[in-house]
Amino acid sequence: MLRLRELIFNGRYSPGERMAELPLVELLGVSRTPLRLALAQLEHEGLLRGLPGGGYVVREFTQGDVRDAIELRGVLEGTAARFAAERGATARDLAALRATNETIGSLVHRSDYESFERYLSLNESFHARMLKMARSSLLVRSLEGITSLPFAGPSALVFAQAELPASRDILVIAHRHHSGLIDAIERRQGARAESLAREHARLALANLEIVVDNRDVLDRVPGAALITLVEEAEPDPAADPAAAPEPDPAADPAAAPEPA
Amino acid sequence: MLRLRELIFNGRYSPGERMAELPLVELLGVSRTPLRLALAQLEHEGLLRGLPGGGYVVREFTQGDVRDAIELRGVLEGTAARFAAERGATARDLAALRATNETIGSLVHRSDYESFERYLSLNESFHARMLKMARSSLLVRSLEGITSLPFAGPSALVFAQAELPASRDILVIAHRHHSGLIDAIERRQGARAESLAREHARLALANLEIVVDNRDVLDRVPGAALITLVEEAEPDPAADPAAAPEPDPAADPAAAPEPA
DNA sequence: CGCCCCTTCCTTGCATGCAACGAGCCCCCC
DNA sequence: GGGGGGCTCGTTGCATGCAAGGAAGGGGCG
Repeated sequence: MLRLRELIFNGRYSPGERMAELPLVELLGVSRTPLRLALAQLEHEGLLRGLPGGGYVVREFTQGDVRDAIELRGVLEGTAARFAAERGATARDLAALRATNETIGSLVHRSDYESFERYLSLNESFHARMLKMARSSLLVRSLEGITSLPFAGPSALVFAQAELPASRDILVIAHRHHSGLIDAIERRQGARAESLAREHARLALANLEIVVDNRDVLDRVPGAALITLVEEAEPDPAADPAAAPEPDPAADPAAAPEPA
Repeated sequence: MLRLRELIFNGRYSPGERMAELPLVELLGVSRTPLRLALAQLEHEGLLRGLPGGGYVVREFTQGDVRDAIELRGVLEGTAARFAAERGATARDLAALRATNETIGSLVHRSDYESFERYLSLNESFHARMLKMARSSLLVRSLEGITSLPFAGPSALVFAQAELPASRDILVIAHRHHSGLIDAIERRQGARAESLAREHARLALANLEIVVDNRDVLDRVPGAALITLVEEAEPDPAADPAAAPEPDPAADPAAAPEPA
């Protein structure tokens, strides 16, 4: 299961490639029954796509998908921040967030690798605690559905900075975002907390740009092999024939006469 | 698979009850292998919860969970509306939305059952088309993760009105929300579209109140058996000992010394 | 020479048998 | 009489055998 995910993340299988069972059986050393279970789970996570006739292929993600995933993470983390603000935070949680962020602040100007690893860990725990403070198990599930994608986690693209210290400013901005989030949650300013968290997630967009412009760095991002750099043809919304086919004519109100 | 979900929705199994495999095998007439697959899928959908030692139990939802699901649906549908506004809508899509909503408007004051069924269908297709207009497959997936819960769909609680015509005003308000959404999307007013969609989803909160106050109606809501009416004890955030246990001491910044 | 049909192999999905883990209970010992 | 240890049964997870569906290739017919 874990090994199978690693296999896909590392680009061992190319997008669109069929994931046949028998080769995986002899590659992973497990039987077909647990393998099928793992494949179904990875399909649910969105890494695989089920074929109509059975079987799975590795799903392909466009650069637009990555941007959407980042925006959606911002939306959901924004909701978490808003919930935390609206529902009230414990003094202990606020203190923990502050302590984490203070340590983060002491790390953003260091450039050794160990400090950066610590930064990643602390950043993860900051976001995890804020999510807990929302006190919504459904929100946790929703966010997991996004962050399970390899490039959508709160720290997935951050380590572009590790390779390119010139853009360390982003870490400074992220640190300030954290401070604003703590303040907004404490003052129960839900709207502010929400928009701050959204903007915070959008920092990953900057990292994405950095990463795609440096192919050597991109190759170190987990799951980068699943992303097609060539953007899919953005259809012109004004004259898009692909949007025309109506799969469900019965639901098309234009074809539905007024009820008797 | 479908039959298994029906079994849970209809309250054939109570929340917390263990879903043993062998009884289900002789009840559904299928073997254990596809049954296990179905159980895993239902766990992913959130209807079942996996036990640490193996096996599954029916998940229990509190009234707060239902409210969270409604709010989250509003958040995600709000994002869909915003995306549709920001990314531009085709004239065809806008016309389809208008046609659907016009028909809806002609139905809200009728009280026969057939009109209500038509209303439900049109409402679903309105929301479905708006979601398509967001042009984000990841958003579709996220929203599916919420609406797969039996009580969280856009029309799940609406039909409380079918039983209680006194509160048909909600349908009038929903119709106006739809009109505002179309207008906002056409004018590319993303923020307005988003907040309108959120408020639109919150109409379900009113339906929820109606439903819980009328137990006989509640029993007709799909999946109602999974909802515990007694609200879980809302812990006082200011003095909550349950939030204290730190599951991951290594990630606790308060215990982490400053890095060397 | 091209197209269609048939056959064959490959792949997936299902059913069943087996082993290992854990819970519950009974018996024995203290 | 109480507690602990061991035994037994029930349950889950895994491996393998079998059947059905589909795709591809080859052969035959038009």
